[in-house]
Amino acid sequence: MPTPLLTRDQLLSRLCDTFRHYGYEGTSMARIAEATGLGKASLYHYFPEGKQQMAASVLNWAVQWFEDHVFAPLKSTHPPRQRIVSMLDSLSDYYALGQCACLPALFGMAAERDLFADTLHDFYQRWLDALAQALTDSGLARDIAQRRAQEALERIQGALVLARGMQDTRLFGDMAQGMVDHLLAGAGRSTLWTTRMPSIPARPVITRVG
Amino acid sequence: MPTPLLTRDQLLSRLCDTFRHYGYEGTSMARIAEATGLGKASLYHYFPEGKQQMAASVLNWAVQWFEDHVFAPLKSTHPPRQRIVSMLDSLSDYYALGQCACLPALFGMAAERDLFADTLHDFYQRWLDALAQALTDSGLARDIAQRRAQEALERIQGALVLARGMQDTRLFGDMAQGMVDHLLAGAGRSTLWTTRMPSIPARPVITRVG
DNA sequence: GTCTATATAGGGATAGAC
DNA sequence: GTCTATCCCTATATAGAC
Repeated sequence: MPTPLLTRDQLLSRLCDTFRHYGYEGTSMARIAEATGLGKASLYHYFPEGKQQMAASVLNWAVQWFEDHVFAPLKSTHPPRQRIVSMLDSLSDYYALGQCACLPALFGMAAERDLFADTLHDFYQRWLDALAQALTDSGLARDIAQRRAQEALERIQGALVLARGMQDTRLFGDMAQGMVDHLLAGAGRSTLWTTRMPSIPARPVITRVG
Repeated sequence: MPTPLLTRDQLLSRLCDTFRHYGYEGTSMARIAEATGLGKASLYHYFPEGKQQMAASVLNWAVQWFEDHVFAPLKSTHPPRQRIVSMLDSLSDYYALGQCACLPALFGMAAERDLFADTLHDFYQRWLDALAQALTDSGLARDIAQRRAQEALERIQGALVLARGMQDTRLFGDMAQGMVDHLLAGAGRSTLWTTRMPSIPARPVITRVG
């Protein structure tokens, strides 16, 4: 029994890169074999159910990454501003400042998107909930927090679409730039977070900062 | 010579539906044949260069639709508020309130996206320019107008991504709901628009035929 | 302008040796 | 666990009759 050429994490990482570059339908077994350096038959050893299973595994792997690097920080007990900065830092890494696609967004647009529907729904919902949590903890009213969380996700996903369409890498950074202040506008001063509870409601302001 | 079964517009319309549903890679000649009721050979009569030419034609056709129903209203001499409402109405139609994908966004994510790069860049740039024009005409400073136009496009495209991912048709409408007031916040009262001329004349635009 | 039939390549997936 | 060789199907595209 020859020794494995790749660890499971290495394998998933290369699979992820390939799917993010070519999309679900655009990723062929030949491209995966090339990207991993494995023969097709070896890939079926790891994923007996083939391409669908590879995509599902890669999506779960990516979702777990978000859970660890985006959602968990948002739900931590650090000051809300710091949590949101942490989210944006992680996103800048994951998307390489807009150069790389969002795997969930890509799979949500695929012809075979039904395969991923449940996973994607939960993914976005957990993201929204985690961000809204950070915002309510900052002192914003719950409905304001939810609306702003929704807007933020829209702008993040939209910036990725536009960055691709316009082939402009500055676009994602520009979006992230003003995001923190916009999200926290009107909230209690976040530097006081660690010294008081988030019970103080903020003025319900809908200001969107340019 | 048998009579054509479809006009060119009917053909393009059905091609467009198919590409928007399955994406570029997910759309096969078999699916197109089924959607149009034509045999594959007939399709090659209209598009000798095959699937790539069909996609390019459909994209140009869609871009022209935006030119007529979105960009032109934004650049008209009506009051700015009315122009933006007109844009959002047209978008709600085109995206069926979020149920249908944006063809340019879809093609921008495709594995073969290089085929469409120039067209897509121009498309988004003209959209941004047209919206920023309406906003400067409302009395907003040019840099504010450009930033808000950018944000609006991000939210529109992002709402489409999220609507798909969460399978929630309310999402697009909610986004469009507060868009007008948000875009025009702090602008001169738009009801005065018809009594004065725009301070900056619209620039000539390179139109692309469908 | 449409069709049936077909050519050729590439898709996903498998068998079986090592 | 990896490989080579191969299976079958679908993909795009074409030929030629009507």
